[in-house]
Amino acid sequence: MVRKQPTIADVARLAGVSRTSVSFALNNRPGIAEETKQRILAAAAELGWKPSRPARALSLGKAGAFGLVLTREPEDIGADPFFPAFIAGVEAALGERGDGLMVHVTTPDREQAVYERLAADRRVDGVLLTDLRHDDPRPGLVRRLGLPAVVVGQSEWGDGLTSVSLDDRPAYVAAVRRLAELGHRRIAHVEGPRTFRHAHRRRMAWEETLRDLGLPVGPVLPGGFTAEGGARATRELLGLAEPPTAIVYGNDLAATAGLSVAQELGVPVPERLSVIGYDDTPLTRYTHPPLSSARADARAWGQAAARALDGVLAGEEVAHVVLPPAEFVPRASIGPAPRP
Amino acid sequence: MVRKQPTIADVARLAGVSRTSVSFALNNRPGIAEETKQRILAAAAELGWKPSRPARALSLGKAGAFGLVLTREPEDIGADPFFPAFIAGVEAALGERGDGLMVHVTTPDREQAVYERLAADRRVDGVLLTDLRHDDPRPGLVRRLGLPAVVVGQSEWGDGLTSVSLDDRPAYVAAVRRLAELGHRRIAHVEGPRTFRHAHRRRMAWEETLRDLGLPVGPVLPGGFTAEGGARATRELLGLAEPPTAIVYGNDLAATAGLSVAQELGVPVPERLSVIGYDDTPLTRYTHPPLSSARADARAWGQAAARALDGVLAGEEVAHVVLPPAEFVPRASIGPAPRP
DNA sequence: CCGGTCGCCTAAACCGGTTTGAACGGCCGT
DNA sequence: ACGGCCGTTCAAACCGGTTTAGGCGACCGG
Repeated sequence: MVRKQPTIADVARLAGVSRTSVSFALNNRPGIAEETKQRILAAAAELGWKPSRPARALSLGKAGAFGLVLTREPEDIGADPFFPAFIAGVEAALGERGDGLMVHVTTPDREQAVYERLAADRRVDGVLLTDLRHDDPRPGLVRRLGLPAVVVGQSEWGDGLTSVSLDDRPAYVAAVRRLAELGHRRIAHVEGPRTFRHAHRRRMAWEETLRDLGLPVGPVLPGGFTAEGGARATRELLGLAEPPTAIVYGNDLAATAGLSVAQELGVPVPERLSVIGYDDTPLTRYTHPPLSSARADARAWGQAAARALDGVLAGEEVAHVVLPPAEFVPRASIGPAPRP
Repeated sequence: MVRKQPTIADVARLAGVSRTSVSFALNNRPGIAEETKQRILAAAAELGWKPSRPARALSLGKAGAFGLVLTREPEDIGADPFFPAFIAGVEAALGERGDGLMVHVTTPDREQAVYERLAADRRVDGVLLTDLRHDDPRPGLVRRLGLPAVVVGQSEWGDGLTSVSLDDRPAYVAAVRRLAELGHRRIAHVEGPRTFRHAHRRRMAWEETLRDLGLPVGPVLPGGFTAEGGARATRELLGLAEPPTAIVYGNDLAATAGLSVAQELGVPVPERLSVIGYDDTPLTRYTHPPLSSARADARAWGQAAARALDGVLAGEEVAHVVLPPAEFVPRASIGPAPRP
């Protein structure tokens, strides 16, 4: 069943050299005659030999893998297209070198233990920190644990850790400005979980833009980045004496649910209500009407994060990496403000 | 930055014993006096020592990790709530023992190379095979590679590999039967990618149930498990001279898009069209109208799959594992067939 | 009193790589 | 002819665990 892989000794024997030479040839280091090197590589190819990662890891003191811990509830992660694309990006950066990614899904109460184990296990060389929260214990934790890390988010979140950021605010600013242009004056926000820094950031972008425009800061309701939260918040907003004429949601999931609630209540979109989401999920183009949203390149984010962590591990002083910001994607879910 | 972890030698020194004893104490094997054992464990705790996984892996010849390769396009995976929940389940089974999961996201053309590397690397002890296709090369490949594996899907897909299955057909059978009860006679299907075995299986469940009921086997269109495909198929179906009065989709994403198209075309749901999805995504309860769907416990599936792979690795003759089937979840998107 | 058994513990080998230090032979210049 | 240097190669040590084989003293039965 489990076929025995050849070892470096087998290759050495076949090529008629020492294990040292095989190692040198493989990692092409100087001091091996070209002819010998070819013979060794041929032998390795013939046996189908590739070095054992655990052995290599032990010897080098490097695991050759990064860790990613997802602390959301599984059903919330499921609806979020961010992680698969992000992971694909990480993979793209790591795969070239044959390195890998260990993914852990956990709950908030066990989060710390997971990082501690990751550090003690020495199975990963570093971790990528996503979804930073206010007073997030993780920057301090990884520092205490001596676990190299990169923060996926704004630099000020990381307590001195290198960060890889992709600004989501410009998309919100553009969205709110566009709504203002269209004549909206009562623009509400359905925010994500307060604990998340990016959710707070999105809210602030909305709020500040309204201030800049001299518009009233409309009502804010929690949506929790979930369909249920988005639906509930929308119901509440539309039940107000003076309901908003536009709602900016923290993500597409909440916005899509909001869209349905509006329809259910007989509020036509965009005639009486404009709706904007965030994430540009595959569904947005196919809701009714198509949902305005914001697009960020999660794959590029993952790739950049992995590269940054590489740099940190190489001991370089890695500057904070800033990626092109998220882009507002207007669609038919927004329109001119209704006449009073 | 990277703090040096203590090694077994440090613990041995502090406890005043040999490394052997430390190892024995930790893996609580007989032959260590209780008092000594406690002293060793205390020393280990004091130093915060946990064995290095790479060292352990090398020594034991076991990596202590499983591999999961996702071969879908990232944007397709993103919309699928299956994987996060599945991974959470795997994690639940593995976490107890401190084992981990290596996740790789790849494209079909590189898939084989990824498995080959996984096998050659010896960084995982086995793999979980999901999304099996017709003539899937992977069962043969892992066998050839000597890579232990478990198939997540029906047993007949695995070419003799142990499988962990969760039958999705009962949900389709129940859905179609319910539609028939409601008077529908023209029931269409928007299927997933033909290459996927589970997509084919769903289609067959729909088809066979119609036959059993003596109903005409309605039109089938490809939906590709995507929003775009679902929208296009729906548009086409509703444009037929005799459009179906009900559509059963391969998944929720396609169904949700279909729902929107129907509305856009002025076809009221469920009055003139009943719609059913699959997956029970968080959004289904909050579409307009709420989408009938089918629920499968992906988390339990992941947990069972990990346990089964454990068994295979332990050399047990693991029987095929059969989980409770998916359940039809009726919601307001279905209703009585319209009168002619 | 002696050989055997048992409980407890350890030295040394091993897993499969990488790396250090030194050996070896050929070639050079003097 | 000799010393030094270079290019090539390898033996041995090392990474941090686990495991085997055996040592040692206490206890036991005959």
